[in-house]
Amino acid sequence: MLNDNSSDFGINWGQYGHLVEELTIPAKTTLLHEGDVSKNAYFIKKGCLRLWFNNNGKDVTFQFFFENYGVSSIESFQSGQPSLFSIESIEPSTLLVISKANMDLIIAGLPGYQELMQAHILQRMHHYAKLFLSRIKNNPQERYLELLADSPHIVQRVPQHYIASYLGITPVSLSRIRNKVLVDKK
Amino acid sequence: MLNDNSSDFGINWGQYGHLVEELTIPAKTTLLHEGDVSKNAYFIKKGCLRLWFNNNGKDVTFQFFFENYGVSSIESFQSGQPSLFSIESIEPSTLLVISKANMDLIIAGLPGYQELMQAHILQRMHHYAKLFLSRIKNNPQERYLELLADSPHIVQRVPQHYIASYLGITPVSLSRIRNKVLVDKK
DNA sequence: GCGACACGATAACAATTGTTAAGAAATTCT
DNA sequence: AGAATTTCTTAACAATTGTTATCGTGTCGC
Repeated sequence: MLNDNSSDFGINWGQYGHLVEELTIPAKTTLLHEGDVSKNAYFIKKGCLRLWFNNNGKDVTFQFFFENYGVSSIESFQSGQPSLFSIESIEPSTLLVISKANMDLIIAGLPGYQELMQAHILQRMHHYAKLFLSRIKNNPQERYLELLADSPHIVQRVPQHYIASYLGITPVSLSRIRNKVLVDKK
Repeated sequence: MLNDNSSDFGINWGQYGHLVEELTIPAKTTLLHEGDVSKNAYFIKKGCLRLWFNNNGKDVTFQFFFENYGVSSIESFQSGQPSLFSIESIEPSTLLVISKANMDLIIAGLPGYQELMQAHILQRMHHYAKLFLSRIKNNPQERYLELLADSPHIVQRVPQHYIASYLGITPVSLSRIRNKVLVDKK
């Protein structure tokens, strides 16, 4: 639970702080299983999460989230449909949790919340578009270098096999690319 | 120019029919050059168009349009920013053309037009999401078979090298895949 | 009809990436 | 600290895809 002055979600919770729970989890904890209906939205105080889906037995990671980001299967959360992906912690993490019911209360009473959700959705769409263009325009090595340039924190904090999955290649191939990039630099 | 009873854009033009021009073009005609600002929106009465962009000298086709579809670089058309892609005819085509100025007139006066534009944008976004997931989940052969199953008309009407570009492979590779699929069937 | 051009198949070779396996290095847990 | 687990690298080989080039067919415009 949070005190009334909390502004941890990027907004002032005011009288709604008591509707938000704090949750601490170890690494590799699944917050939402693919196929289940999302009942909570999360905000990362400390740690790191990933979104992934099962593709014929293969783990495909397609987005990472770090501190001060809101994370949810927004489509499932809002529509009650089964989620198309899982949400899992990469590091031990401290999260804020809001249930659907409490979220509805907040949306009804807190000005500016609707806009925050809109922005959240647009952000997700923009991410999809970028991923698609990156796959079309760049080969795996170029995608890796782009990630390194645009999001060095991801490469530093996230285990390599998740990165490989994100880039659409195997961990072995990523290791080779990293080695090649190193050699080329010398 | 159209008579007042035209409903060629999926709506009744009513008094606005005179704002729409008809245009007939041969194959391989560029309607909008990548980098230019889009001044017109098009509707296909007969024929077939493609959207493509230049990626380091390579022609990347990412969407096809046929009869009864509206086509535009909607972002450029609405914002006045340079278009990120070109629009080009594949077959000789007959189009309806609306200028930005006339479009604004229509939007101001015709109820339901705003919604039509919204739907147009959502359609484009949905297409992007599908393309991205297809690249992640399927290899080139699977993507080809999926296209064959979902959109056989595209495979039938569009020259193979555009399809190859759309699938993210070379024409040579597509030819091999087609041959392999044929052999496997026997 | 004829020449120019576009289109598609195929071959040979190169380059990239996947697969499998083994072992080293780092991290986590007790 | 020591064991167990995870993570990363490397190697050898297979499979896929790209590159380049050639050839045959068809189609379009004049």
